[in-house]
Amino acid sequence: MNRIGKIKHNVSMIKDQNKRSSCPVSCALDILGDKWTLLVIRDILFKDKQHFGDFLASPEKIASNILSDRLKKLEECNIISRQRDPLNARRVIYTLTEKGKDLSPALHALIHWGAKYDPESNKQPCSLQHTDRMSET
Amino acid sequence: MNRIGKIKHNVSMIKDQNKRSSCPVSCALDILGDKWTLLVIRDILFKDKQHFGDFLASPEKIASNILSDRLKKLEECNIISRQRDPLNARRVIYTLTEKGKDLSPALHALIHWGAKYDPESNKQPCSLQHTDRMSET
DNA sequence: TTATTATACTTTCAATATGCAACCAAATAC
DNA sequence: GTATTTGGTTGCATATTGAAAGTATAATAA
Repeated sequence: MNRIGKIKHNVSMIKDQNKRSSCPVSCALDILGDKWTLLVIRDILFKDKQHFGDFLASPEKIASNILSDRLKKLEECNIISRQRDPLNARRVIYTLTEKGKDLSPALHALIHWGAKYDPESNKQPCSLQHTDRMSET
Repeated sequence: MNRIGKIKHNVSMIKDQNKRSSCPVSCALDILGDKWTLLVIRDILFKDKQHFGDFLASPEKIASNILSDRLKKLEECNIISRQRDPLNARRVIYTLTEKGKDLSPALHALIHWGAKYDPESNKQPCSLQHTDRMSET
C-alpha cells in the first residue's frame, strides 16, 4: 500500500460516517454488502477456518488482495479479531467477535434461502467439510 | 440498450452457470451480494414500494442506471415480477415473487443485527414510514 | 550457517462496475 | 397541440475487482 493509500485507510478508520442512511438494513449492507465478506464469515463460522491461507483455499477462489482488504475492514468494524499464533509467529489467527458471531442467524437465513431456490446448490454451506455447527445457531 | 447490450443480456439470461461454487451462501451472494439489491427488496417488502420512482426516492439514493440493472437481474432470477399498471400504462409495477418474499427472514436477521450494532441506526428499516409489516414473518 | 519453505500479505495493471448528469420516449394531463 | 409524468438509457469519469507476480519475515532442513 502506498502513502496515499495508507493515509486514506487511516482516515477511513477514524471517521466512518459515510453511511448511506440510518436504516439498519442499509447500515448492515454498508459493511456486508459485497460478494466476499459474508463468505469469509461463513468460513470462520461454519468451517472453523482461521488462517489467511484457509480463506484463500475456499472453492470460490477469492483473490489475496481482496481477502486482505476484507479482513482489514472486518477488523476495523470489530467483526473479527486478528492475533498472531503464539505457537507459530508466521501465522495469524482470525476469529469472530460477538458482533461477528451474531451474524449467524443472517447466514442461516441465507443458507436456507440459497438451498431452497438453487437446485444445484448443496444443502449445507460448502458441504460443511470440516465441522458441522449448523445446529448450534 | 444497444444491440451488443441486448445480446449480452440475453446470453446471461439463457446460461447463468457462472456460480462461484455450489455452497448455498455463495449461490445467494451471487445474486444478492452487493450494496443495492437487498435495499430494493427491503423497499418492496417493508415499505410497500412498487414503482421505479419509489426506489429512486429512497434515502440511500440509488442511481437510475444501477436501479434499472438490479431490477432487470432480479426479474431474471425470478425474485421480482414486472408488469405494466393497467390503469396507467406509463407505470410499471414491481412485486415480489414467492422466492422474493422468502427473503424476509434474511432481511429481518439483517435488520436485527444492524439495529443491535449500529448505535446511530433506527431500529426499523428506514423508520418504516409507510407500513409496518415487521410482525408478519 | 545457509538455503528452502511457509505464511501473510502488497503491488501492478487490465477489466469491470459504479456514480453522476444529461438525455430520451411513450403515455397522460392540460 | 404542449407540458408533465414515468421509466428508463447513454456517456464518461472514477472506483473496485481480479489475476499474476513480487515481497517480508519466521520456521525448518541441509
